[in-house]
Amino acid sequence: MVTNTRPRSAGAFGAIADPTRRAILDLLRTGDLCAGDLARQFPVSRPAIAKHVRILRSAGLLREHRRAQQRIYSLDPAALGEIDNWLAPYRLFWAARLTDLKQLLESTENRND
Amino acid sequence: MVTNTRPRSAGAFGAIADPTRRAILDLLRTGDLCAGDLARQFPVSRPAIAKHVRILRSAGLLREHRRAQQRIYSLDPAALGEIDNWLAPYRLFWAARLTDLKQLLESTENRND
DNA sequence: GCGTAGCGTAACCACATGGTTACAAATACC
DNA sequence: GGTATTTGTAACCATGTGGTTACGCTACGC
Repeated sequence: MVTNTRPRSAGAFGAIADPTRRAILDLLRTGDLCAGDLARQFPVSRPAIAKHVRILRSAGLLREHRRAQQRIYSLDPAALGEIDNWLAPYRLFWAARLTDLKQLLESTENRND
Repeated sequence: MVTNTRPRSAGAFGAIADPTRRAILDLLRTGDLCAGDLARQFPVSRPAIAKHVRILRSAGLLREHRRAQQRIYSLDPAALGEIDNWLAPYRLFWAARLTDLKQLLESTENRND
């Protein structure tokens, strides 16, 4: 019996379920942004973005630090590891991708040291 | 402007957002199951599972074939590639962080003992 | 000190979502 | 053919979710 204590405070899986939140993460990948600049990238209101940011933060995907009145948000993708881990056994199914990943990691190592 | 045509028919990201649906996929990873056997693994009603299965199927993650009155469900994890692809650039990110962390840890070890 | 810029929160609303029970359809069994 | 088994669908309900507008707080500029 898979007794399923539903966490109801989403976590990473819930956080990336929404396309707007994924777009926020994608944007932040290119550099930090303050709340206003972030919100200006989307066709929805600033409070709506604030709520998404709140969810992303509670999922541990965003860090916030303040500069003057601004709140600067930066990516903290470590929490995506949960998803990556869950995905891992399925990745066996499409083994061809594994070599891609290996190459990716190798090139990263090269770039990084 | 990230103009965000919300698909509202979930897709893989929405499909794996629910813990029950992830558990269904995990179960199916060990072998095919008919609807009844599947439902018996969970503390919710059979129709609830049927709805989850429907969502997983429309996300392309499950295949169904019939045997007598039974519907046998089998995993088709190819659609998880969408998630894997989205995750890829972040994997770079935390690979970079990991080496940063490694360096940090090494220098800390040196300082610390 | 005072106006203004930047931003989160509260209150509210429409609708999606996950669950339930009741029912109907298809297939095996005798 | 009649009955039991297996299963999806319909109808309904409570709650979650993403959006809005209105408001309040904090920090700079002068």
